[in-house]
Amino acid sequence: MKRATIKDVAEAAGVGVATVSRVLSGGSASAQTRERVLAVAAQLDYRPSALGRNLRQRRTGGMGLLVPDLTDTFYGQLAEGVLACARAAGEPVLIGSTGDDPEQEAELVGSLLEQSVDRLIAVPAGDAATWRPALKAGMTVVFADRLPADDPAEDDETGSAALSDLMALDGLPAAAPPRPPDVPSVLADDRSGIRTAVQYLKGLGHRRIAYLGGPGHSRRVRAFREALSAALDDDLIVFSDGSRDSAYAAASGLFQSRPDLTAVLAGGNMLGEAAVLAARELDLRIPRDVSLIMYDDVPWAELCSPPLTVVAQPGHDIGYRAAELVLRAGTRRQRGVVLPTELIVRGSCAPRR
Amino acid sequence: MKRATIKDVAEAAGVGVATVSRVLSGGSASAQTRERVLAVAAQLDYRPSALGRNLRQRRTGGMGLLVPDLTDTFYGQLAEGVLACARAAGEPVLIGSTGDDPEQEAELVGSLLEQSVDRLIAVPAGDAATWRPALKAGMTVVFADRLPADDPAEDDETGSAALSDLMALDGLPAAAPPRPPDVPSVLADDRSGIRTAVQYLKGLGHRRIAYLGGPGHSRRVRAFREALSAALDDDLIVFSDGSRDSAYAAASGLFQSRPDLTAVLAGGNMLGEAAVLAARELDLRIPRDVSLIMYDDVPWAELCSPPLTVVAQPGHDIGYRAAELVLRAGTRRQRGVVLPTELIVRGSCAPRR
DNA sequence: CTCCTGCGTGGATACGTTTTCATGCATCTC
DNA sequence: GAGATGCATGAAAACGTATCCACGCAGGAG
Repeated sequence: MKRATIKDVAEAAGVGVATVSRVLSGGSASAQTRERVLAVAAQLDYRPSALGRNLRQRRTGGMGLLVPDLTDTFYGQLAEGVLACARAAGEPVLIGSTGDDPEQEAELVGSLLEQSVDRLIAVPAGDAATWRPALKAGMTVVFADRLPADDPAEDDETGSAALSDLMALDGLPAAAPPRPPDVPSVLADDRSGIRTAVQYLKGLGHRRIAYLGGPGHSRRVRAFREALSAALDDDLIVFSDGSRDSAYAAASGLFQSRPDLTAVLAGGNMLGEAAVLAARELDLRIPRDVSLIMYDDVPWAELCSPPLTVVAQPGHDIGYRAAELVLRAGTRRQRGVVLPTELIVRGSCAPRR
Repeated sequence: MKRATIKDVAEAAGVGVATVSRVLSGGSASAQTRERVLAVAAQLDYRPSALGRNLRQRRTGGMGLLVPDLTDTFYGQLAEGVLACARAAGEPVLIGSTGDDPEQEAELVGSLLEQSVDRLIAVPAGDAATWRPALKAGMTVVFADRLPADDPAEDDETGSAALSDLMALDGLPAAAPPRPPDVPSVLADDRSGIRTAVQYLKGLGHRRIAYLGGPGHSRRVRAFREALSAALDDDLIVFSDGSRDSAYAAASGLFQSRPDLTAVLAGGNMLGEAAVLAARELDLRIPRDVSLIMYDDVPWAELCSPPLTVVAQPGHDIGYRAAELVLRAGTRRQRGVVLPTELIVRGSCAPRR
C-alpha cells in the first residue's frame, strides 16, 4: 500500500490539487472546502511528500550541521541545542562530522550542496577562502563557536578589527572593515572568558601560564596573548589537532619541555582531559604542582579530583541561537551574537608555591 | 549564476539527457561520448541535483539516525561510527535526538517518513507497537544498542527466546519464535558484559549489588537478574529516565534507602556519573564504602579518582556496523549482530569489607 | 545478400508538489 | 441595472532527474 498523494486527496474530496495544496499550506479557501479537504486528508492519512515540494522550490528544507567531533561533549551540547530548535520548527537536520579537517569539511559542504540544503550551521575547520565557494553558492551559513581563520594573507590588525566589529552589536559599523563579517555567527565571549581565567590565575600568583590550544583557537590565543601582555612567553603556547592522541602529546610535551610552568589553560575539554592525564603520568599533582583551568563546563569536570575549575560556555545555547539565526535568515539581518562565558571556580587551581 | 542542470550538460555535449544520465550513473555508453560528457560536465562544474533524483526514485538517499541524547558520550561515539560509514559511502545523515521519549521519537520518525527517508538507524525509545507503523511503511530499520521493548503483553520467556535467537548467528533458526527479530540490529553483548561484571563483584565478596538502570535497559536487567540469581534483591534495581537529574535522584535515593549495599552497577555513563556524584554527596567513598562498575568506557572514566572500572562496549563500531547493515539491506539478509563487551578493571572496586 | 541480434542513443514520460494564470461566480458601487 | 471588484477554484506548467521504449546502425550468422 503506497502513500496517498495530493492527487488522491483532491480526487477523493472532489476538488483540484491546487486547492488541496492551498488548504494545507494555509492559503485561502472557503470554510466548507477547507473542512472537507482536511477531513479527507486525515482519513487517507495523507502526508505531503517533501520530495515534490523540495523539487518545486528548488531547495531542501531543514539545515545542515557541521561539527568537528561528536565525541567531544561540548559539540554534543551544541548539537543538542541545534536539534532542539530544529525540532521546535519541525525542520530536519543533516549532520556531518569534519574531524576538524578542511578537506572533509569541503566534501561535506559539497554533499549538502548536492542535496540543495541551503542553510548551514558550522563550526568551521577551513579558512575564509575555503568557505567562499559555499557562500557564493547562495548558502546561508551561520558559524558557531568560532569563525573561519583569516585568509593566508593574515593580519592581526584585520582579525581584531573583524572581531571587534562583530561585537559591536549596538551600532555604528566600522568604516569599511577589510573582511566584513557579513556572515552571521554565534560565538562565546572568548576574550572575556580567557581574560577572566588569566586574571584569576594571575591573582593566585601565577606568572608562567601556558595555553593548550586546538584547531580554530586563533581568537582564544589572541585573547590569551592580550590578557597576558607582558608576562607572555611564546613557548608556553602549544597546539594540537583535534584528536585525543595529539592533545595528549601536546600536553605531555608541554609539561616536559617547560617544567617551570605553574599553570595551564586548556582551550577545550579534550585538551583539559589530556592535561589531567599527562600531568598524572608525569607525577604532577593538580593543583599542588600545577594549576589547571579548562574551557567547557562538561559534566565530568566535577567528577575529577580535584574538581576542575572551568570556563563555561553555553554550548546548548550557542547551538540553539545558531539554529534560530539560520532559520530567521532573510527576515532579520542579524550580524552576530556573542554569548557570555563564566568562570566556575572549583578545585584545580591553587596559589603559586 | 544558477547551477547547471543535466539539460545544460546534454546540450553542451550535443547529446540527449538520457545519455548524460547514463554516463554519470555508470550505464552503458561509448567511450567517446562518455569522455565528452565527462569533460563537459567537469567544465560546467555540474553536480547532479539530489532533488530530481530523489523525486524520480521516490526515495531520499542517505539514512536517518535517532539517538536518545548527543550529550551522552556513548551516543556521541555511536553517532561518529554511523557518520564514518556514511561518509565512506558518500551518503548524507539526518539526525534526531529523542530524549528517550517515545512521543518525540514517533514525531521524528514521521518527519523522516515525510522526507521519504527509508533507511533508519535507531536507538529505540518506543516499544515494538510504536515501531510497527514505521516498519510497515517500508522503512529499513536497524536498531542499535538496544531493541524496542516488547509489546504490553510482555513475557520474559519470549524476550529471552528472541534474544538467544538473535545471538544464534551460526545457524538453525529456532522453531517459530514468538517475536521473530525480523528487523536487523547491532547490539553489545549485554548478557556477557553484565555477567562478567557481576562475577567480578561477586568474586570480591559482594552480595548486595545494585543495578542503576535507564530507559531501554530491560535486556541488561534481565542479564543482571540472571547473573545474580539467588542473591537477587529486587529493591536493589532502580531506574531513571534519560535525564541527568533523574539519574542523580535515582542514585541518591538508592544509596539512602539501602545503606547496606556494597556495590553498584551503573547501566550507562550518565548513571555512573550520577552514582559518583551522589556517593560523594553522601560521603560514601569509592571504592572503600561502595564499589562501582559503570557501563561505557568513556574517556573521562580514567580521569576520576579512583579511575572507574567499566564495562566497555564498542560505541563507534556499533554505529559503523549499523550503518553498514542499513546500507546493505536488501543485498544480504543479515539478522542481527552482537559485538563483544569488555570489563576494564581500574580502581573503583574493592573487596567487601 | 539478408535477416537477426545487440548496442548506443535520444525522445518522452513520470515522480509530487507549488505556483501562476485564467475563469466563473457573487457581491459591491455608482 | 451595469460595470467593477474580489474571491474561490481548477487547469497547467515547472522543478531535475531516471528510465522505458523505439529507433538506427553495425556486425555476425545463415
